[in-house]
Amino acid sequence: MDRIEIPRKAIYRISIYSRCLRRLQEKGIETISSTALAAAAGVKPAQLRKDLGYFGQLGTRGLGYSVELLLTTISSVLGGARLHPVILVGAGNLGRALLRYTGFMKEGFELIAAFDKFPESIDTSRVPVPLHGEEGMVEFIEKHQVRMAVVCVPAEQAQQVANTLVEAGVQGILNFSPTILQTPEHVVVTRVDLAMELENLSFFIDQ
Amino acid sequence: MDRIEIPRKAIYRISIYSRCLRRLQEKGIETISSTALAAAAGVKPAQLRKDLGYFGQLGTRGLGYSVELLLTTISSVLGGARLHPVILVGAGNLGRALLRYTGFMKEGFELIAAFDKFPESIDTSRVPVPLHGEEGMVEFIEKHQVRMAVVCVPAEQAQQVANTLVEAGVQGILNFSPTILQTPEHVVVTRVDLAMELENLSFFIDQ
DNA sequence: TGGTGTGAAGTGGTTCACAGCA
DNA sequence: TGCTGTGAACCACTTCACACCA
Repeated sequence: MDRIEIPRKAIYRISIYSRCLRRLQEKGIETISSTALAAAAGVKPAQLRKDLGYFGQLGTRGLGYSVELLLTTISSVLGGARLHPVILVGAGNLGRALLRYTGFMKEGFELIAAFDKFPESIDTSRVPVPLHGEEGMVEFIEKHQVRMAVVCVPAEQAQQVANTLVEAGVQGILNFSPTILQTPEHVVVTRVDLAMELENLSFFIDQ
Repeated sequence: MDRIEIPRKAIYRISIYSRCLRRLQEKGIETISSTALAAAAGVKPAQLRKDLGYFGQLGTRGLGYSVELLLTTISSVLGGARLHPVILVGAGNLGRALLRYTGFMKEGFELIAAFDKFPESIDTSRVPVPLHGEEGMVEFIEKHQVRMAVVCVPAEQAQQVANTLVEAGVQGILNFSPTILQTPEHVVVTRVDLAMELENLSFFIDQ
């Protein structure tokens, strides 16, 4: 299994390259140098070449990379080929916003359902997927082979929800709750904590 | 200026410790060991001690750390003492969600206004701050000495908005647009790209 | 000549392991 | 004895610099 050998940070950057490449392709550009693409992605050229090097030799010396080849290679490696089903748990303010914010599910992911403790009391206008109560969640996950979930429940409930998800077979959690989730080794958790981002930012600005 | 010597990653973790400590304090716990706090925060004990070591010697050997002392030290270092004014630009789906999602502005930050190109056409129900057109933004930033901004405009407009913000004096940008912002050295940009987080996650799950 | 591919050197952050203090 | 504080070893990732090829 060589996928594990590509460092996590590189994968982040490769997602960025992919986005830049798509834009280039729309503009009809067919070939690009590491210098140019690196500038667009906000990284150093050497780093970009190293990152792309994980896929083998894709570029042409003296010329650059084929936008098309790069894109197909990247998306096949990132698994962009098939559509990953994703569910969202917790349809509060933030959760509903994410549901409505279609842009975020663009490439390769399909948000197929949302779950909440009290689905009746929630304003589902402009929410484009079915909203269920949490009772049926496990069954749903198993039936649809859901492997990824977005968690937007309050902090106190996050761990319990995560446990349920993991037990049902979820292997990746995008956690918006301000909590550290304890999960088994094989489950990958990524936190997005808005307050923390701000706090972090504020430390680095001059006053 | 020794603040620059604390690594960015450590600051992230310290925000987490701070949250854990607050919970401990609520429970009336006065003293905690590095092992226990580290477990709560999801890091290794040695790392926690190293992180806290940036502040000098806070703990008591053989005993642990005082929750209270730790909290006050951390919040004074992170600048939690004063309220940082923050503005948000781009009141689309995601932007409005963030505005309504009050929880995210809890400690130390105050979202004082939002700006959008077309403020008239936007549903401002349950949005708790004034929404202005972008014309008055620069003046507003200068007047209120805003140093941090949350950017939720479409990708194509993000760079231009960032330029305006920086020119007006903003030094930290939390960027939700799927773009790499080019900014001067002294401006700190943090990206939150939801699609990318998912993409990243999907790479690390088994199938 | 221009730009990739890559070993080697450098850097930053993490972990270890143990001295030292309550 | 228990737990902090910290130099030193370790590791992962980044950057350099140059060989190599279209």
